[in-house]
Amino acid sequence: MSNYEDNLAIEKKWQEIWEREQLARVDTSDPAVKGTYLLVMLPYPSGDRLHVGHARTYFLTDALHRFLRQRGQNVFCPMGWDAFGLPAENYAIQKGIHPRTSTLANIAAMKEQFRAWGVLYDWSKEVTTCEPEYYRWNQWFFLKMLEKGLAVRKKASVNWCPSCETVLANEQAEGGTCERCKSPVTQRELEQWFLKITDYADSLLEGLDGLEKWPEKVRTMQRNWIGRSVGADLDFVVPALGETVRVFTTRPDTVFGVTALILAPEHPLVPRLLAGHPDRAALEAWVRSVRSQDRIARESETAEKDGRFTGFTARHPFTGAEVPVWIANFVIADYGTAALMAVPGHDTRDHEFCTKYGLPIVEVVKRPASADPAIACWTGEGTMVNSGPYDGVPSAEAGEAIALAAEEKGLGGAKVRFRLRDWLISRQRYWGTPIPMIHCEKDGWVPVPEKDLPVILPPDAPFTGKGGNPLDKVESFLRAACPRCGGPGRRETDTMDTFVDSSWYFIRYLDPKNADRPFDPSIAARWAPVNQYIGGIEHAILHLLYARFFVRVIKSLGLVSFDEPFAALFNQGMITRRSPGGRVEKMSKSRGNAVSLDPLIAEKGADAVRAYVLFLGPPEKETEWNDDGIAGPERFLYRVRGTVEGFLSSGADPRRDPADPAAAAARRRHIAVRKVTAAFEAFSFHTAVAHLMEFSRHAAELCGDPGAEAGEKAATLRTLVALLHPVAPHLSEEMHQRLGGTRSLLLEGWPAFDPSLAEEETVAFAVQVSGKLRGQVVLRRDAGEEELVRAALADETISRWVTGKERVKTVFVPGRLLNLVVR
RNA sequence: GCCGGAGUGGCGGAACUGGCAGACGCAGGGGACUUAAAAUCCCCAGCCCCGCAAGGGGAGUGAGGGUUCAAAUCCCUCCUCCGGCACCA
Repeated sequence: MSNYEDNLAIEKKWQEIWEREQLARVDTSDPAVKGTYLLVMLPYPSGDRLHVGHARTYFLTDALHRFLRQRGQNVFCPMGWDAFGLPAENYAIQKGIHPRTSTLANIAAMKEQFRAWGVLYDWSKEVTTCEPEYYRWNQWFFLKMLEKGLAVRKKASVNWCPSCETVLANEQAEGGTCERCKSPVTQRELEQWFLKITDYADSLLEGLDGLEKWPEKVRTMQRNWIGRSVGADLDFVVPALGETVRVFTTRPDTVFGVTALILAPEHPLVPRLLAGHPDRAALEAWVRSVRSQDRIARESETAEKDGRFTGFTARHPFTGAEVPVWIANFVIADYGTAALMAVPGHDTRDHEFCTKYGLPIVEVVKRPASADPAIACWTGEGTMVNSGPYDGVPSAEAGEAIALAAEEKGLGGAKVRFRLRDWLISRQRYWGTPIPMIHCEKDGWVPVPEKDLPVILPPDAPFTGKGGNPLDKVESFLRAACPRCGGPGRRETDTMDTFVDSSWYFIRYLDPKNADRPFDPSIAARWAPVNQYIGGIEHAILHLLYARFFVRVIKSLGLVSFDEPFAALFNQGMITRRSPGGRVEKMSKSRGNAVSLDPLIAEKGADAVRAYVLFLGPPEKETEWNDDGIAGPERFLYRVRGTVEGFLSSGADPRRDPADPAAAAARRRHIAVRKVTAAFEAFSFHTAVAHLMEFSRHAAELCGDPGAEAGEKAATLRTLVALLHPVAPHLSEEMHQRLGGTRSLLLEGWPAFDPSLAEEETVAFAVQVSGKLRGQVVLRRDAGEEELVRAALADETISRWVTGKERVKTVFVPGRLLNLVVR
């Protein structure tokens, strides 16, 4: 009846029809057209073949896309390419192939894959971020941020590989060694461009409360990442230098317990503190060694606390006592003020440090009587002691009073600080958006005028992997006249972090060819924000946070009127599979457990693979791939096809309507529509497939029954193929056509159901005796309590549990259950 | 350590708002078709006990306790696994 070649021919046929008829195309520029914006995270065009672990997002999104279209919604679902990035550049270094060449080839290959999967996008809105038409607007946004003081240049410590002579992203320096050459990573101070995302810290935090259609998990992760802390700034004067060291503390109440002041090795005062020290050379060497340590290793909680006394003391802002000034490795340079007050009595880290170096420990918060006296360092609240005027006051109250007192003395005051750091966008890389700045000896950093955008990435650059950024060696790019004075200038060769590209691409999709502006605000007003965003949890923090920041900036430029880019977010779970080692792990090429997609599709067809991937399990959870499991969905699709073909070969008219709209078989049909619809609405694709399988069994049985009514048979099959479309689009279209359909199912409308018919007429009521199931009684759905009790007692297997006992209570749940409680 | 999430048959998983645990599949067993196999179709099937059988009974959703007529679902304590963050003053 059917074979794989035939399946593939059918799939190819419909892929061509969808493409030719441009069924996914939306005219976003037409003010009369409205709809739903469905977005899937744009992929990086990698050279590796995609495996089934990757495909889940796209199948999921496509099923939803088709479902919404069938329900009559005008869905905008675009696709594009996150085309800049390190892998292409590394490939150029290894193979000598230009990043642009490999990237464009990868894009073409992936596009071909998407086509073969039968996923539907509005390709007329395609965006490729490595094209000047796109990245010129990255540059434009950068200039706007510069004007607003949101793009700034400042020093930062970065991961540096001395062998590759390049900076590394944190994830490329994991474990303290370079991902590529395995040599130890050091830290370097470099002048870098930053975007001041911290200016929006409060807004980004508060905005999370309104994102009710985001997973709670992601919102929590972002909250922790932003890390708002309420406390106080306090000033300690170092009299010998005439300088003030400001510290931030979340526990101003413990200020009377301070026994040391500790600075990060990066603290600006450190050079002066060490300048006159008798052991200066050794101390400076120590500071250098700490600073060059890998940040991840240094900031790990398990790292040994290491410090040095500077020989200086600072004056306590409240007691006036002399407090020793130390430098220590565990004080983080870019959090707070890079300095802290050590309260060893009430902070475990300070306790560890002060114990190690023999510094005094003072108790200033009396723990409540209920607290465990064995705990050496009480970090909770309590009553103040040894704190002068604050003795006897509850610690929380004392904290506020002390912050206020500090403010009155001009020595600090209440303060809110964030863990969130500014976004470092400079990359010493070729394959990215050039930062549109020119350095002039006379005028310093001067922005490239808007009219001169885009600053084009020069096509030829030497990819040696040595000597840092290839752009540094492209003379024609480097040399540029200062836009201000016309004198000789040197172009910035750093390029932008690729997260810039993905921070606003979803708005560009709406108006991708606009040459005058990043997008037309009136189009954005109609279509943005995105109604439903789908992607991996791995982007829970950075990408989503940066995009939320960008949209706030874009709003401040008056181009959009909303704050949040993504109204609803869905994160699909990973697909796992047993590795050669026997462990169940995330599917990936490097773990050796990937199932490649293209051969599987070539063998089973895209529909079967789609149906199986959707059937695997709840889409938001991780789920295990089983190589044999695909047989189930395959048989299911085969059965659907066989049933339709069998029906047609009998010569029956597929367009007929049922003779009896309320017949038992019609009820089965209405029930199926109700269940499948509800499952799709709930993103429960796996149960939708399960319901479809059940319905297909019913359809096969009905059509195989010569006595069954032909109109109902036809209606059942028409319904089945329509409901099947989001799961198996090719087969459903083909069957729909053979059943007399004249246009795509995408245009035909979703089957309706009559609620009054979408229930079985009779119900098998569960009958319990004292909570234990003792039997079932089949009655009408709307049977009452008395009727059910009578029927239950008439049933011998049930009644023998009741006779001779006293009935103390009867619980009746309409349409479901009866519980006779006896004693 | 902190913050999320999860633990249900041999396996993936289902179960509305507390109301018949195991839907739908995989793997398994039996049968039909076939010279045979594959494919396909039909039937059986979570576990333990009693019974030749029809059938009957029991325990059971990570462990222990609780609330309730009724708990996978709610509450308490604990264990395990996965993900994220991790010296943030």
